[in-house]
Amino acid sequence: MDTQLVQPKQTFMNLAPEKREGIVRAAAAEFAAQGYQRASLNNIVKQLGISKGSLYQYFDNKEALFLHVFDHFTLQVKRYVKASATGNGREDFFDVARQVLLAGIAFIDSHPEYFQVYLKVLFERDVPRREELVSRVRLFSLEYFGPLADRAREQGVLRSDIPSQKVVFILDAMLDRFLQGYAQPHLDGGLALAGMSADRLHDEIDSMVAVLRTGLQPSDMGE
Amino acid sequence: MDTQLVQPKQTFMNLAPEKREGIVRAAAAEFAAQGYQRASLNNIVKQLGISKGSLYQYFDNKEALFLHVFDHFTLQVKRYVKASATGNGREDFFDVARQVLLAGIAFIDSHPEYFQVYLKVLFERDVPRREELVSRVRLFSLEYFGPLADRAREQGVLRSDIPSQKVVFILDAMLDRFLQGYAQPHLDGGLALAGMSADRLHDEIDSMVAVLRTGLQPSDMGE
DNA sequence: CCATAATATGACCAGGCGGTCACATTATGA
DNA sequence: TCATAATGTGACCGCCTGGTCATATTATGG
Repeated sequence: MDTQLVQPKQTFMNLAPEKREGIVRAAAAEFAAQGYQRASLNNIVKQLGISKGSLYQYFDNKEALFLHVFDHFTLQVKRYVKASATGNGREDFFDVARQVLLAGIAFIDSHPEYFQVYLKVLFERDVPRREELVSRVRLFSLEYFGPLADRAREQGVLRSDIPSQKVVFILDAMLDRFLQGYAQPHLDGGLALAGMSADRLHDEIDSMVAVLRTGLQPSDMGE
Repeated sequence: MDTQLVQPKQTFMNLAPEKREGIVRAAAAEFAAQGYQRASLNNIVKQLGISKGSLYQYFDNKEALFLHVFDHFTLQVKRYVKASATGNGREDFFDVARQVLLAGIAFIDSHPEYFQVYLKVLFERDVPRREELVSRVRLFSLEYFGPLADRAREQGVLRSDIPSQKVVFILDAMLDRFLQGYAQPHLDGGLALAGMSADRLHDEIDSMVAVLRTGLQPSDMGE
């Protein structure tokens, strides 16, 4: 989740920032809608009103363009999650989970196409460097929650009969599924997350986190 | 989840059952590997050693072939889940969840390519009649667990402060994610479900269900 | 045995793809 | 101003796709 996956050509970097943004945005929209293999460079250039030759002056090939889009995605995710952390390192474990969930919602709201790209990468074969892309995101989650869970367990706020690895799995599964349900209505299990008001959404999140807390907290702790 | 999505041509029904099976299997493998749009009929006929013209004597077009494959998928899923139900309707809610999870594992073990097709349908746009296909499977889950949760709630084995809809969402999310992690190792959150022995896998399932139970059960019930 | 129906075949079609390149246009700076 | 470098352009290429169809092969039954 650190270094860039690919370097655009110098020509691209010389472009006006708005134009760069427009290109990344249009490419992201196409990859989000079609997935990697079906995405059409012809569509992208048509949408942008530039020629195909120009696109190839900016990026070596389809793969480089795609990886650049993914780079933007990971950068934005990092930004959102970091912004959600209140930072003093002493927060309640489940409060952090709640914060991350809210950050995820905010991210999807402002960059729905990036989240779609991510979902496509998860379930499509033959995406270039797919394993690497997926691990960048998954590892981020594991490395983020893992130490938090370890510490929480040591401090006795997590049941000792469940390994922290499993705690992280459950947390990760729930968060990921909630976000997927938010982004793809047919995965929301009838909760109708998609069109929900912010207040109702926060209620849903709170009660979801409450269930996790009850299930994962030692039984001698009050709710 | 009841009627067939599509009727193959009579010519296909006249074929020897082994040959029919071979065709469905090869098609499922290709759709699983490539998704609907990228799947190549040329590949399928090459794999089968038959001519493309023949395939078009069996099915009207690519869509009809795909829908027939999906029909087989839903049929098999139904079969597995039904076989897992012990049937007397008086089982513990969470035991049923455990049974369904085990049925899912068994299904993936014997038909990994069908599960991949399902995952592809979930995350691909432009799959023919996609909404309908997805709802067939999702509705099956909701309609299966919904009444069970309602009854369990009435009987006081589920917390009354959580609507059964949310219980079903959580259950569904956990089961689905567990099976996805089993089928796609990068979703297993580091649990390494894929290569796991049956015994260890059952332990994982038991402790997963135990967490759900603790989280969703009324607090005045013992563990 | 042979006429007829059923089935199998693969060359072929139009269309879309990623990628190339000779050329047109614009920017640069002496 | 003008030579040169940088950038923009879209017709074109080879390849693959889903789908067609005239023809070859096989099965059927009188």
